[in-house]
Amino acid sequence: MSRATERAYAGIRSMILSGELPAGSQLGEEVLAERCGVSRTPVRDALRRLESELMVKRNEAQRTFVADWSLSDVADAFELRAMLEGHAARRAAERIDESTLHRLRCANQAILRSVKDDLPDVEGFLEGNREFHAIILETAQSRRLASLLGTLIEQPVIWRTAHHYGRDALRRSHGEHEELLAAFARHDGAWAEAVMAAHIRRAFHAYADAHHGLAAIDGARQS
Amino acid sequence: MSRATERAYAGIRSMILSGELPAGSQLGEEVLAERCGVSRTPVRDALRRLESELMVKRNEAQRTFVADWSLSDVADAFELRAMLEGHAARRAAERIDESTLHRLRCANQAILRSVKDDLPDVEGFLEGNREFHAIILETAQSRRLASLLGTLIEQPVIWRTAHHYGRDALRRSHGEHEELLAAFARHDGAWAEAVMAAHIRRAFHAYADAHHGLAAIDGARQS
DNA sequence: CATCAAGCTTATGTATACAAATAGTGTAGG
DNA sequence: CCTACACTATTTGTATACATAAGCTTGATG
Repeated sequence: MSRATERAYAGIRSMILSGELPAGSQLGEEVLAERCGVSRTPVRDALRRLESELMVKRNEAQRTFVADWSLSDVADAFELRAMLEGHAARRAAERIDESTLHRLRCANQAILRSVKDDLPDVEGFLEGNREFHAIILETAQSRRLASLLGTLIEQPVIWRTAHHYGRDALRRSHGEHEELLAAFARHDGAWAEAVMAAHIRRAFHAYADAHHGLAAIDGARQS
Repeated sequence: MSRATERAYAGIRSMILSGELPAGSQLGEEVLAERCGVSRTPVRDALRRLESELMVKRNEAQRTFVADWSLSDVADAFELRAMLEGHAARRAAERIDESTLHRLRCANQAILRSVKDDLPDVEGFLEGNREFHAIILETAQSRRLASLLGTLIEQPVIWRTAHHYGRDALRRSHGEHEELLAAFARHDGAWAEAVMAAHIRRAFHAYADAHHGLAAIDGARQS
């Protein structure tokens, strides 16, 4: 993505994430263009992308608004991500070679370094985690799968979950990655898929606990 | 989508499908704009959409080209579609009510009318089929799932498969829909998911047989 | 007083001109 | 003759002006 479009995308995105643009508020192209210091053209491109990522939604008259994320929406996203990343893990386990396995081990060791202190380095964890999952997706060798997952894992609400993890939860995440590595080393696709699905479902419940309390979860699961 | 953008999208799409723009050929915005009778702006929008649908691809320098569909790409798309539509069928079975069930039965009866003659009405079959699957997706009640599947089922290469079906294959497709209806009537999500996955995997093999002959299939499955 | 319509305001869609970047080509130097 | 560099031509990115459509306000009429 080119300079102005990137700037508009990052700007709008951060305005949404920081709460500066609250859920449901209308996004006028002109206003956003001025606030981002670019013209409407790159703003339109950025909004198209944010729309495909479901960060914003459009009404029937083509007006755009900040999307509101109910718990069931988040549950939805995690459920799909568990299915698709599980599938990716299966394909990766069936295709992985020694050098890729080594890269994954290195990535997970970097994660371990981020969480071994009493005060964990959450940003470092996120970066390592992102790389770990990216390597798996790349190894799965499916452009379409990568394309579909791309719109899901870019959801900030999903990644920011880690900020609410405790040190133990971060270490458990590292441990689950170790189990994934074992499945990869044995080229056991079914094992890898199951571990990955469990890994992501655990992440959802960590999110739900942190954001909505235990009471709300069962309600969302039924909806 | 508005008038000019729609026109550009439909125009480029049909040029690709008809073979007028062969796989791998470069798509200059200016040329397309002239051929579609619109300016570059809506052409750019259309290309963005076609890119997200993987109908065209961009190189590192932002040049766009008609995507080339290898058999393994198609296998990929069908595999993901089997997984996601299977999931949709499961969710639909758990949520469906009587009136929606009735709508599905009507849609499948329309399909039956299209295929009961010796010379089947393929366009009518396609329309009924599209409606049948759309109702299921709607009943699954997951905006994200609908969004993900949207980019897959719009793939023309997938739908045009039916043009190569014989009368028997079209009737078998109708029969598989009937089995899905039985699973829906009993709210058996696992059954519905299995039937849908089988339904779509059969469709892939019908495609592969028609386009590449039996010999090529095993090769693609391994890649 | 309510309701509908007309025009006015605001937002998005489209076209076009210009800027920036990239690939292709030709020439000069080794 | 091959390579490397520079220039040109082509293509995409960005800004802006104008067109169109949707919503809102205001005023007139039943």
